Amino acid sequence: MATRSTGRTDVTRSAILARLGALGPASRADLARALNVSPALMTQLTRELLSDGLLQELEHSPSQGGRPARMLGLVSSAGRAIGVKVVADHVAFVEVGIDGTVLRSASEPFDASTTTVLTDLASLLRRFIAGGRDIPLLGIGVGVPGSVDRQGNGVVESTQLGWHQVPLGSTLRRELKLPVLVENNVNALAVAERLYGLGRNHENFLVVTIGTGVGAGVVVDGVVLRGFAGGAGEIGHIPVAEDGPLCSCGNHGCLESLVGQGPLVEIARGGGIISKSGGIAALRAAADADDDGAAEIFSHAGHLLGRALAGIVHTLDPEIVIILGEGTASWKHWSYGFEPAFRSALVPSRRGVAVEVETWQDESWAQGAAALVMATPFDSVDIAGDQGRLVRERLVEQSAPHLRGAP
Amino acid sequence: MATRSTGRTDVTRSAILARLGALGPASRADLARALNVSPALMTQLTRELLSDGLLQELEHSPSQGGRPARMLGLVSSAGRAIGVKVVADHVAFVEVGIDGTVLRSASEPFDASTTTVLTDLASLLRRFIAGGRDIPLLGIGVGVPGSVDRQGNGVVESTQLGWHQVPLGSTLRRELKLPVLVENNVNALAVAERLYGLGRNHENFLVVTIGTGVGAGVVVDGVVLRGFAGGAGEIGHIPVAEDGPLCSCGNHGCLESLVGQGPLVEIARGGGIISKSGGIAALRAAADADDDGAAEIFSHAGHLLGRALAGIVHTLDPEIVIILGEGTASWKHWSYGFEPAFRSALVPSRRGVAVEVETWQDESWAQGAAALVMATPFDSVDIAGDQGRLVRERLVEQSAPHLRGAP
DNA sequence: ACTACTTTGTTTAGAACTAAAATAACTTTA
DNA sequence: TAAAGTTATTTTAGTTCTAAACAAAGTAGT
Repeated sequence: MATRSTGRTDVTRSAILARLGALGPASRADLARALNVSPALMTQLTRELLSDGLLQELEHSPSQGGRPARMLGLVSSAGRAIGVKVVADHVAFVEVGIDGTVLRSASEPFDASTTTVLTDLASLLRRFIAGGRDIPLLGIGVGVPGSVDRQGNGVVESTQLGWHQVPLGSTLRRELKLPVLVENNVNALAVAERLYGLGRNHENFLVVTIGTGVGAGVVVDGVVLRGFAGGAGEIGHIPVAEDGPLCSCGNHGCLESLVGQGPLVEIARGGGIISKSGGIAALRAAADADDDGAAEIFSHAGHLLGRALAGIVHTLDPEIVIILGEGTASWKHWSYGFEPAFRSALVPSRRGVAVEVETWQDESWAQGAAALVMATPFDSVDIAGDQGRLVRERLVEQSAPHLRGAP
Repeated sequence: MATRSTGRTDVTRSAILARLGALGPASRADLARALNVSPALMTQLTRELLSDGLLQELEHSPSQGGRPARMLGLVSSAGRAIGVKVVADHVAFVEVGIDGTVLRSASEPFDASTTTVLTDLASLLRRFIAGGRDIPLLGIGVGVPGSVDRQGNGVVESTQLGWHQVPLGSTLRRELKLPVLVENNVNALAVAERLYGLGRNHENFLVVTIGTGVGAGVVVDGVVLRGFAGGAGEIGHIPVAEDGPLCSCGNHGCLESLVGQGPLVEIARGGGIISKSGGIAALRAAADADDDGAAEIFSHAGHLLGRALAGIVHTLDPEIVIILGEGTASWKHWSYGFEPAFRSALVPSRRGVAVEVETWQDESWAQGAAALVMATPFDSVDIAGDQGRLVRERLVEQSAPHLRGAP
C-alpha cells in the first residue's frame, strides 16, 4: 500500500528534464515546488544535470520581489523519440524532440493481417530511424487500436487489427534494441494531452475521440486510467440501442455502431444524400452546403454521443472533456445535437463541465504515441515498468557518456 | 508529479497497524513485503510499536522451510472509530474496533432540513460517543448521500438532504474536537470493501448499490476515485430512457428514476400487484410468492441496470463488480433480467467479469463510514489531508502517552 | 542611503531508508 | 547426525532526502 519504488532519484532527475521540455524553462525554486522536493535536493540534482550537459543556465527572470530567479533550460539536443500509429492498412511515424515538437514524419502502407506483421513493422521502423538526426533516441512509442496488457509489456489484443495476444512490445524491443512502449491509441493521446495539451492544467479529464470508432482516455489525478487489463476507455461499445445495428464486436446497438464514420456514411448512402461511392468527406461537404439530411445525420450522432458522455461524466466527474479525432472536422454539425443532449442529461451541478474540441492533424495519433516515451520520466507510478527505466537511463547516460556522480 | 508527502514514516507505521487490523497477525517479513519497505526498517518500526504497547508478539508460525516467523498482532485496545450514516429522516451510528468489528450501534430520528442540523447532529454524536468504552477514539467517519469536496474538508452538496455547500466536516470537528472524515456514502462503502471485504484481493473494482437510489464507488489501483469535485460514481443519473419519468435531479429517464425503490413500488401499485399502501417489502414478498407481475418488475429493473453497468465496465475495466445496498434482498429476482442483459451487452473479452452480491445489513452504511477512519493510515496519497494526519497521530500517541523514539 | 522585507539558492547536520552482511532458527538431504 | 539449504530477523555502513540556518540578490518604504 505504501509505495516506494526504488530509484526515486532517477525519476525525479528526469522529471526535471521532462518538465522543462513540456513547460519550458523554470527556476530551481519553481521545479522544487512543482516536483514536491526540497530546494536543497533541487540544487544538488540540477548541479549534476548541468555538469552532464543536459541543462543550461539561462538569463535571470525579473524579480518577484526578492532575488531574481536563474532560469534553467533544456539542452534541446538531449533526446528525441519516435511515435508510431498502427492501423489495419498503414502505419505512420513521427519523430519528436524532447519538447514534443515534430521533427519528421512519414506514412507507409502496411498490412496488419500478414503472418510477418511484426518483422515488417520492425523493418519499416528501422528505415525511419535511420533517417534521423544524431541525437540520442530515447525510445519508441506505439499506439494501437485495442487493449494492451501493460505499456512496458506490450501484448496487444485488437479486433480491429485482428490481433490476439500479439507480443508487439517484446518483438520490437528485440529487433530494434530500444525501449518500446505500447499503449492503446486513445490512451496515448490522453498522455499527450496531459503533457503538452489542455491536460497540462487539469488533473482529471476525459479525452474522447470520434472517427472510425469512438474511444476515450480517462485521466484521473494526473494519471491515465488503464483498468484491470488495460481495457479502460472502450466507450465505443457502450450499449445504446436495444436492437441497433450489428457492431464489429458482435453485439448490437453499441455507440460506435451508431455514430462511427462507417455507419454514418451508410445511412447517408441509403438516404441518397451522397453517392454510393461517397465517403465521410462527401457527407461533410453536403452538411457544409446546408443539406438538411446530412446535417441531421451529424446532429443525431451528436445527440447520441452527448447522452452517452453525460453518463460517463456522471461516473467519473472530470473537470473537462476534450474531443479529438478525425471526426472533429465535422464537429460544427455534431454540436447541434450534442450540446442540448449532453447538457440536458447532466445533473444541474455538473451542467457546466467544459467541452473543448481541439484541432486535429493527420499525425496527431503518432504524436500521441511519441508522448508515451516523453511521459515515462514523469511516471513515478512506473506504469512503463522496465522500459520506463531504460528510457530514463538513455536520457541521462546517452547524453552524458562521462562518469556520473563523481565527487 | 513525483510525489513525496512528508512524514512517510507515520504513514508506514500506521499502515502496519491498519494492515494487522484488517488482515490479522503477520510476521515482520510479511509486513515488509506487503508494505514494500526493507526488512531492516520493519524491524525498527515494529520495535517502536512494540515498546509503545500497540503491538504484541504472538506465537511462532510453523516454519516455511526456514526460521519460523514470529507473528505480530495488534493490541486490540489500541483504538476505535465511529461511523455515521446520515439520511433525510434519521442517522445511524456504529462504533467499530481497530479490526473493523462492530462494537455498538444505534439509530436516531433526525431531520436534515432544519436550520440546526449541524448542532443537532453534534449533540446526537456526543451522546453516542459518551457510551463508548475507554479506548482511544481515533475519529469519526460520516457517510452522506451526495458529493463531498474533500474527505478532510467535508463540505457537502446533496439534493437528497437538501444541503447546499454545508460545512459538515469543519462544524463537527469544532464541536467534537476530533478528526472528522466526510465522504459520499457509496465511496465510504467502497473503502470498507477495500479494507475488509472482497476488495482486499482486488485493486480495480466497482461497488454498486441499489436501494432508494443507485450509486457506484469506483476503486482504481486500490484507491477510491473521487473525480474533480468528489462527484464520481453518480451512476444513478446516467440517462437511460429518452422520455422517462421525472427524476429527483430534475431530468427525465435517469437510471435511478427507473430502477430506484420508489419507482418500482409506484409501478407495482399502479399495476395492482401490491396495495396502494404497500412498500418494497410487499413487492418482494409478491415476487417470492411467484407473482409474475412482481417478478417482471424486478427483472426489468435488472435488465436496465445490466445494460447501464455494461457501459460502465467498458469505460473502467474493473476486475470485479460488487453489488450492495438494501435492494440486494431482492437480487434473486433482479438477476433474471440482469445477467442476460449485462453479459450480452459486454464485448466478448470482457464477458467474464465477476459480479458478486454481498450480504447486506442495516448497519452496513455506518460501518462503511467508520472504515474511512480506519483507512486513513493506508492513505499514502493522503486523500484525507490534515484529518488523516490527526487520525495517525491519535493512533500512535493516544495509546502511547510516553515519549516516542527514545534512545 | 539605510532599513526592512522577499524570494532564490546553498550549506550543513541529521533523519529516514536501503542493501548487504551477519546471525538465528528451523527443514531437508546425504 | 552433520552438512546444506531456507526463511526470518538484526546489525552495519552507507545513500538519499529534508529541515533549518545562511548567503545572495533583489524591491520597497522612509
